[in-house]
Amino acid sequence: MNPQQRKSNLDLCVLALLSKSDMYGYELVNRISDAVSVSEGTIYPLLKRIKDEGLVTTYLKESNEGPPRKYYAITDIGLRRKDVLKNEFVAYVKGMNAILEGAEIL
Amino acid sequence: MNPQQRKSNLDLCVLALLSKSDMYGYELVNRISDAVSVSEGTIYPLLKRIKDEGLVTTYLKESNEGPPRKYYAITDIGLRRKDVLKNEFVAYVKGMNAILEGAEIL
DNA sequence: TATAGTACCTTGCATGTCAAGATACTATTT
DNA sequence: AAATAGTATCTTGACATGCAAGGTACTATA
Repeated sequence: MNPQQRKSNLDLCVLALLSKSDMYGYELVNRISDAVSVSEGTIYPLLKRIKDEGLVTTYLKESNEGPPRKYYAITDIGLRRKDVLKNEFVAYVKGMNAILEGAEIL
Repeated sequence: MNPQQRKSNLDLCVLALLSKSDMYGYELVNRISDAVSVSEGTIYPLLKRIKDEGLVTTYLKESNEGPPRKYYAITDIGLRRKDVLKNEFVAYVKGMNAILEGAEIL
């Protein structure tokens, strides 16, 4: 996996979660970091970037537990990108498996 | 996956291949890049690093098709590291799957 | 009033990866 | 004989990523 692939995986995480429902940044950080450790300093710039790319839109919503939340909603472009990234991720894992099994079986 | 994780994946590729048989650098580059694109500028420094860490040893062998080849052989420490990295990789993929499936099922 | 939790974001640092180039040997073509 | 292409090693410079840490600000609790 090149650094691009790693970045793509995080993009994929965010887009996959947003394809289920709108979420705000802090929520995305917590959801993703449960599964594949990641920090705020990574996700917030990522969110800004994919918004600039048109993969998501945003809207503000007040909260009674703290400051207003910035919700992210996935766009059609974002949905298509999600599918592409998912295919790339699957291909990457297959490639890794080929090497891991090849090392044991061959 | 953090940058460390990505690095770990390449370490895992190299160690997994070397656990099957000794190989030289150029050969490793070609074998790995068939599955998960990577370049010489990445692998050669990686090989130097894991040698410094004691995960592999090296020996030179002449070739009748070009310059001498530097072969890499995995050590016991390298074999143990390979198992650790493999477990981490499996955990990472499971985490990604949880997010991908969660996004569809929940 | 002070601490802790929620929620946003930016900055600086360390690291990883690649493209490109340098070196050098062998084989093939011109 | 000279030039090209393939094999094989390694280094350098530029760029991107991701994190830790810090900054801001709101709410609730002690």
